[in-house]
Parts: sequence; structure tokens; C-alpha cells
Amino acid sequence: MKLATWNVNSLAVRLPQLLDWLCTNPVDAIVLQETKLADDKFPRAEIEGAGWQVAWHGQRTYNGVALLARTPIDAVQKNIPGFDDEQARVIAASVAGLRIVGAYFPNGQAPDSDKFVYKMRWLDALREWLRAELAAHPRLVLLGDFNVAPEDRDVYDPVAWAGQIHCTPQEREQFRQLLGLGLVDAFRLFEQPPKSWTWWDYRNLAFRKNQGLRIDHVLVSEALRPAVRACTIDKAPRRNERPSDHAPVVVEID
DNA sequence: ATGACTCCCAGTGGGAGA
Repeated sequence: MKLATWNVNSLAVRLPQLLDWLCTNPVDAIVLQETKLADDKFPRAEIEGAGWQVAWHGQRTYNGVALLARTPIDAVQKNIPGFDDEQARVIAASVAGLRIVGAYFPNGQAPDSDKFVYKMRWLDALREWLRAELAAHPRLVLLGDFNVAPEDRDVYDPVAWAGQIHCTPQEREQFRQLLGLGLVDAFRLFEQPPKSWTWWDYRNLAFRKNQGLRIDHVLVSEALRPAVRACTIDKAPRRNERPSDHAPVVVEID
């Protein structure tokens, strides 16, 4: 089966592009980030009309996540249990024998900001929840916009970005601790083109110059690792008119 | 270079994103 993750940066704006992409990229499920829609504004009819099961957890203006699947979506969990959060950042559910955790990690803004403190608290809570979730669901995939570039090879200019948001030692340590739970970066299971990014700044012709970061990830549990067949970034939607600043990432699991 | 672009809510600008 194929799973995807895509930060659409406003589902209201990107819905036609999403439905187009799903027509030409036959995935079994996709998680979305930054839908930026209150729950009562979610385009349920359009998505169900295209043949999808769907669950969502939204808020107006910021954040918001959703899960679309071709088969039934069970045991939906919104946000991190026990972590009181005003922000809609997580949707987890069971689909076709997999536990899928779709997440929009906090941006963090700047290493000396309150938002960075929140990012660290959020990551601590995510990790401790996932520890239990993995024990209960060995076949687990964590995917989404992590807002962390795990290594220098995930950054177009690691010198300029050293210590900057997404590249701080604290964020990278948090990423490693997620791997320490028994998760594997599916993208790095395969030989990949150098300078593979999932996000390019809207400004300064960054996409044309391929100046980006790899901050959207798919982590699979050890139980799934032998079944992973491919993991790729699809840059094509970034070339659309009015694109999201993120590209989808697709993983194929037997 | 406190920039650049895009989205949102607002309301003739400003916050946030990354």
C-alpha cells in the first residue's frame, strides 16, 4: 500500500490541487497538515465525493490536520492524549492494519522564543505517547511536517542554517529520540538524489534555485521496516500555479 | 537586509510560517 503526507498550506486554497494529485497518484491514504479550517468548514462532501473516507481535526486560521483513506478509518485519536493543546496538530487512526499518526509539528519560530519552548514540550509529549502507541500498535507509521531538518544533508545551506530554527541541536536530538523509540526514517532506507528537499521558501526564487529543507518525514516502526519498498518526494505539485510551499512525500509498504 | 512570498483575518496593515 502507498501512504502520503502533504502540508497543503490551506486546504481551502489547495483542495483542487489535492484532488488532482490524488487522481494521478493513487495512494491508499494521505495525511494533510495546515488545513487551516475550522471543523465546520472542512470540505467533507467534496472529499467523500471523490471516494475517500476522511477524518479531520481542525481550527481556524492555523494548523489543522486530516486523514483520507480508501478503506475505513477506525479508532481516531485527535491530538496527544494527556497533553492539553489548543492547537490542532495530530490525527491518528487505524487503517488497513496500520496505525497511522499524522502530525504537524510546531514550527518553533526561533530558538529563543516561547514557541520554541512549546515545540520542545510538544515533542516530549509526542515521544512519550508514541512509546505507548508503538507498544500497542507495532505496525505504526508516523508521518507529517516535522519542522526539523534532521541532518546537514537535509539543508541546502547548512552553514547559514546552523543553529537556526529546524536545525538546532535540540530539535535534532528530539528527532533522534523519536528514532530511538524504534522508528526508521523511510526516506533514508533508499539511495536518494542529493539535495532532496520537501519545502522551499516562497521567497527569493528558492524553488527554482532548489534551495530547500527536508522537514517532512515518514518514520516507520521496526516491524514495518522490511516491508518498505520505496519512499519518494514528489516535486511536481511545487511547480503548480499557487503551490503549497511543501511537496508531498510518498511511502510504499508491502 | 527587521527584506523577499503566501495565507489568514482583518479592514486600507500585521502575524505567522520556515
